[in-house]
Amino acid sequence: MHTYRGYYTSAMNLADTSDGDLTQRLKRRGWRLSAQRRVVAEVLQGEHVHLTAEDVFARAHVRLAEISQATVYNTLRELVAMGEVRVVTPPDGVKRYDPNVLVDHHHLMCMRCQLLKDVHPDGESGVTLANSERFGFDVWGFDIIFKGVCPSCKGRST
Amino acid sequence: MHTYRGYYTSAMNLADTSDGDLTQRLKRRGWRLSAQRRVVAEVLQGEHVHLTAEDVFARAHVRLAEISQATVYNTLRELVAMGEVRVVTPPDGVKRYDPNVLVDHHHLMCMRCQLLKDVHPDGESGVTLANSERFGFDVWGFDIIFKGVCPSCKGRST
DNA sequence: TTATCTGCAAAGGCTTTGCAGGTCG
DNA sequence: CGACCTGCAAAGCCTTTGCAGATAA
Repeated sequence: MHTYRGYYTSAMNLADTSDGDLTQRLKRRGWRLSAQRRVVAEVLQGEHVHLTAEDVFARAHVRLAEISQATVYNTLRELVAMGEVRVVTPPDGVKRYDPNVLVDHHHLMCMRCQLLKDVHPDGESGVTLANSERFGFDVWGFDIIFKGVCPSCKGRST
Repeated sequence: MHTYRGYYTSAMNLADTSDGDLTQRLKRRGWRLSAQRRVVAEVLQGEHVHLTAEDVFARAHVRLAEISQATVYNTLRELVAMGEVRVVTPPDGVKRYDPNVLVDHHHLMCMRCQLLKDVHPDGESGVTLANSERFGFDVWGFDIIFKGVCPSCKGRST
């Protein structure tokens, strides 16, 4: 297991589901809330699409010029380790960070520009794996990624 | 669009569905079949789990000591560009290569050791996205990744 | 106060690329 | 023969880390 730079233990691994406000939840956990961490949390919450670390840094930097990339990366990694943020990795291998861990959902991605959005598909609850298809695994969930082309990309040539 | 090192045009983008043998299909496409490329294709076909580029290189190197990592990476990228191999990117961001493009299927992954297997879920065909959930995208498909823990990892502590 | 966090810059893992030489068809 | 492919080594991206100074509680 990774050390997550030593700041967290795996005991802190269950997201509190009583409140939709990430910053509040972090405070309630007793997370040391520096200006940098608050800004990262705010940026994540303020978006309806899912951002890369670079995106988060860019937006955070506007609000707090002194923030560093390392801190953004470290903070995101810790939020994921705590279970307060979910990571989605598209085929390009660049991680996106999804702050919405309170409501079950899946994703829709533009295969052209990599835009990633939340969706709530129909029929999703009927998806199961037969025992013969489980190969002895303990299966605890699944993610669906819908693939398509977004409105702005439809017009473009490449 | 990427250039795929210039060897392929986007016109060569549809996988031939008439034969399960990758090497045969490549030959039929008129792909210049060097020893290196043949070995990469063979390694992919011979596995029932999906390998990383590093795995492919290791196995290929056993069969053909002179093969280089660069060639493995380039060959894999080209196979993907041709549509003869599919890429799956787990949360760790390390790409896995799936030679089975002829039969629709989804994946089951061990979240501990990252082992990736093919599966054919029940109810999968009922999954759809309502128009209100499409946000103007043209949606052409979806991937499902089942998450779990494999038999060998169940016994371990970490 | 002091354990924890931050910024910087360097390092690390995976993948791509420039180029000179070799090879398939 | 000639277009295409390979290996090597260097470079590129994204992400992590060591460390000294700063800071929340």
